Amino acid sequence: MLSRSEENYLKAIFHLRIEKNSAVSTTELAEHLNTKPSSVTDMLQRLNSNKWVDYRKYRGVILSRNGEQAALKIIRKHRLWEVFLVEHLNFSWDEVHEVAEQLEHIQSEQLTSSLDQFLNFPKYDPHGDPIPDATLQLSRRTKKLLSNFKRKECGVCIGVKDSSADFLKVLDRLSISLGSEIQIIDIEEFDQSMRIAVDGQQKYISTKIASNLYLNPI
Amino acid sequence: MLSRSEENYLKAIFHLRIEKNSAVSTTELAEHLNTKPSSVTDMLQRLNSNKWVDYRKYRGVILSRNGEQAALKIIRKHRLWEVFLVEHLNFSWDEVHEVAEQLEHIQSEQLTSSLDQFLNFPKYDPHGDPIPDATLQLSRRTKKLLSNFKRKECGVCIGVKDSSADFLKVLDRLSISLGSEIQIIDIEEFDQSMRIAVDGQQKYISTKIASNLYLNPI
DNA sequence: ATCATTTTTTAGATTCATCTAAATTTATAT
DNA sequence: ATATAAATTTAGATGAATCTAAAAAATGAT
Ligand SMILES: [Mn+2]
Ligand SMILES: [Mn+2]
Ligand SMILES: [Mn+2]
Ligand SMILES: [Mn+2]
Repeated sequence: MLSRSEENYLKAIFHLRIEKNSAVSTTELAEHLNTKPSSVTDMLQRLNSNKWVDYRKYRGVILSRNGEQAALKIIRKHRLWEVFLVEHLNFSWDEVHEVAEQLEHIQSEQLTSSLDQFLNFPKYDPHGDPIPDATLQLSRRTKKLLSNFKRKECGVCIGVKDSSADFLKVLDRLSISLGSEIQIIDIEEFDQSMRIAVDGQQKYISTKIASNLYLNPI
Repeated sequence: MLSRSEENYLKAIFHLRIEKNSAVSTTELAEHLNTKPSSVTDMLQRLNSNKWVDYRKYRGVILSRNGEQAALKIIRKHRLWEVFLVEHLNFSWDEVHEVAEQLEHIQSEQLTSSLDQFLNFPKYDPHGDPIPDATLQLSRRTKKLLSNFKRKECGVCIGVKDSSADFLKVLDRLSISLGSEIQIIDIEEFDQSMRIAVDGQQKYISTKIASNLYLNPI
């Protein structure tokens, strides 16, 4: 059975791999996990010898089939718990992550599946990220960063790239949440900042904000 | 902050101390925690130096004020989660303990208090054990083992002494659950086995069963 | 192709939680 | 009171997960 630490490594490799699409490097992992490269090397050697990852000295690491399944199970639990916290325990979307980091390690198939049922088999978590179903399949949908939209284009907010509490609170202040309908009114040539309409209300937003918001184009 | 292992020790000392009412011995703890006496000694020395317990070489251990509060927090979480599992996720009372053993270690005041609220501030868990409230107070009620009842006496089932899955399943088969009204019809002199009426239905039960069932006398 | 820089790995140490085996203390039985 | 047994502690070892410092490999710039 995987230790908590091993689970965290697998999850980290999964996430970093998606962003990049090449093997994940020791340093990247170390930064993501707030640890030292030497510790990462150690752990990767262990995970490799237990066949959870495919790791080549100096060349980086990718998940094995088993490792990917394990990572998906953890992500499934993480996101289901986030839904539970928001929908039933009145957490806001910027408060759930830390607790879910703990809850994702609870080992009980029965718990995961009854929670899933209790929540009515949600497909997305409070940040718009897809929840692997019981067979670990992820649903996909077209999403485009707001920063890649052109003037006059329109979309529905369906996710965030940065899901840090800080960024989520900025969105709260702007009354932007999942489901908000956003239209680009104008783009400032100089700095690419945008004037947009959020459910009819006009707002100004920076490029940094725009490049962390996913929309589903209408 | 307490490690998971330290939390388990504190909880074990709390439970064993209640049963006995004298200091808890190294061997008892080792048996309860499925570990070796030498490991227990090690841990007790650490807990002692951090003031969680009062431990005297060869003389056993009791919880300090802090240690007791810490234990109560863990027990509070354990029992709240058990209520959640039974009332909302369709677990039966013999299935909850193992998962609650994991959930009790989740660290989040906010989680504990919103869960408490979500469950409507329950006072007892699915096994009839009292749940410490937000100020860590336990509610008390008079309970007497069925084995100490006399013929013709009556009571309502409010708890179990042995809450192992095996025993709980026996009760299920006898249709005995929390709230069942039980009257002693007859006691066999020879072996103290009993004929009782459970909500009107007559059953025979052994002394072993009778001595693990708590009733609130009517 | 060579050298300097960056990245990664190895070597060796540390802390926690556990173990076994040996030593010590306490309890008990005559 | 002594001796035997039982309980407990100490000593020394191990594995997981981490660290720092040093060595080795890869990168990339001239
Ligand atoms: Mn999260
Ligand atoms: Mn999320
Ligand atoms: Mn329990
Ligand atoms: Mn219980």
